[in-house]
Amino acid sequence: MATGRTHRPATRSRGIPEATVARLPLYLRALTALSERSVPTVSSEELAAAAGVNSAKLRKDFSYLGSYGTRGVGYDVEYLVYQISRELGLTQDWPVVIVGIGNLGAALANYGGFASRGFRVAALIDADPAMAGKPVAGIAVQHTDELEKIIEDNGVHIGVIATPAGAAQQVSERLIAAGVTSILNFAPTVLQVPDGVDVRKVDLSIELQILAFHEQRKAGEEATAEAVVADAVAEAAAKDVKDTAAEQSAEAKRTAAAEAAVPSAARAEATARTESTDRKGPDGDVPAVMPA
Amino acid sequence: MATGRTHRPATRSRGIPEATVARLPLYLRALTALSERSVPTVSSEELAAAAGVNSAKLRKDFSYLGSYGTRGVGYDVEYLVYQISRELGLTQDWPVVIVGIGNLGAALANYGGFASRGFRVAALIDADPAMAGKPVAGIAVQHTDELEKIIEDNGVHIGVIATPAGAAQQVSERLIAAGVTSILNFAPTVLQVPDGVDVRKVDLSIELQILAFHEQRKAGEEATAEAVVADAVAEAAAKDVKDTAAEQSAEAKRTAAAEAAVPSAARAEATARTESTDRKGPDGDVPAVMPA
DNA sequence: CCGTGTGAAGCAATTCACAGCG
DNA sequence: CGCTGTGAATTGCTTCACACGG
Repeated sequence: MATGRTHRPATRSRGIPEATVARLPLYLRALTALSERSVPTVSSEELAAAAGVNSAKLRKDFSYLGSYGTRGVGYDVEYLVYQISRELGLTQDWPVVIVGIGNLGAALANYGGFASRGFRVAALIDADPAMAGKPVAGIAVQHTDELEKIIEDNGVHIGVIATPAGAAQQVSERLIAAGVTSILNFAPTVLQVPDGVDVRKVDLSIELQILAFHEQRKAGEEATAEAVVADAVAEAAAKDVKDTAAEQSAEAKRTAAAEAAVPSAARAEATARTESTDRKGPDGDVPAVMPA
Repeated sequence: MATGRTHRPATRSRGIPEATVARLPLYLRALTALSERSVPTVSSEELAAAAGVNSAKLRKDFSYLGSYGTRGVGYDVEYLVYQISRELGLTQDWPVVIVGIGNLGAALANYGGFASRGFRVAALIDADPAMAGKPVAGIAVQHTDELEKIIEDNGVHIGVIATPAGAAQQVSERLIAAGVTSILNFAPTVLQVPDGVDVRKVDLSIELQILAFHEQRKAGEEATAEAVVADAVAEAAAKDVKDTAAEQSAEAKRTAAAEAAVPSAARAEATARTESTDRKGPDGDVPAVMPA
């Protein structure tokens, strides 16, 4: 999942839990699909199945919004669509800017899911002068120099950052200074922002890493004796390295660990892996995009 | 954040909390940056700041992996990089396939962050015959017909779905049947998968909707009297509609709510919004991509 | 009688605060 | 003395189970 940042601690009485807020768009999507099929009502059970959650959770979530269902019947689809849209603030128009029009930025600009939810791409911004004026998704790309003016003229409060990691912090500062208070960050960096500014981040490689973790577990369950042994050796070697940490240079240590950890046949591959991890370019994992 | 699906309930003793797993890649990124700057050690305080979390949480997280720090000193950067990489399973090579080579799929194929973390794009797959053979990010796109063969020949366990929503479920079934057990889903649909298969989803428009929710709250705080009144009216109108729900058609109801909700000046805009929400195309929010 | 709405119980994650070790 | 590692306290989320109302 993309990850988020906690907001203020539920300002007052009508505080909807963050976890619930994160699921509302899911319900909305399921409801919209039902609405298109002209389904008049749904039970919590049905809707929950469509949204991929369990029904108790769904009912609890809706209870924070109010009593919008009918006992013995279920929920009125159209009515719920309206209520959730309103709660999410989708009954108004949100102009957004996308900064960094590389592969990813362009994909985002072309993404139909924004427009259909009340998000209007007000401008595309890139630091590359060669990009300026080029149309992407039917909108002419503008140069970073115009950033402040664009934000202010369009009353933009939400910005999307799809620049390389190195540019992201600076871009966020300019966005915020110009009036943006919510940022969706695709650059693989932690943004430092003042209080009152919300940042949500989406990091593609983080999601894959989490999957790899679970995948590894699965593999471990049907582990061959060999693999188990290899792992035990690695563990032991690792401990060893740690124990002597004080006397060795960091570099030597890591190498020693990698070498000791992987016996015979597996060695070549594991070593290669370790090296390529090290070789990663500076701030290298950029989702795409423009030269800062 | 992108959202995930819970896994099995911590199979045995060494169960690392899911929340911790989700942060490990973050720590790894911060540590890699330090490593590149040849920083030998970090304190939990420093590393936490770099990763954007608080230090108590970080220490607790690391405590699940083992005692890898040195009291009074901090953590050895290289050593921790190695331990976390190993825990995440990044010391091995993970071939992945990307299905759906539209704007988003192409952006993912070009994304440098995968390769640098041990993920190797083994194949790009698209249903459009016209795409077959075309090189994207230096790899020739293959046709969906080849899907099973590709998965099996390359021993792929992780698949990325970047198709339109309508194609996603079917693609996931084929991937799973061929041996994939972890899926990163960019299509705006809930995938139905058997036990033992992990799905993580990234939905761009969901992230924006969550931001919009908070953004709306911020606006509400500096609310003008007018806005507050308008909202109260909307609330009352909504209740009213609900009360008479039984006698009205769903469609009439929603319209009534929208009309009653928004007095005078604000009306035009709000009505427009409601309409456009309704007008959304069927399965319309596709991140990009190939015709199924 | 069926499905919502919700207190209460159960879990999981976060934060606190400090003992213990280098 | 400083910083890690961790029990204990706390907060927040999920799940259970059933009373209540249409």
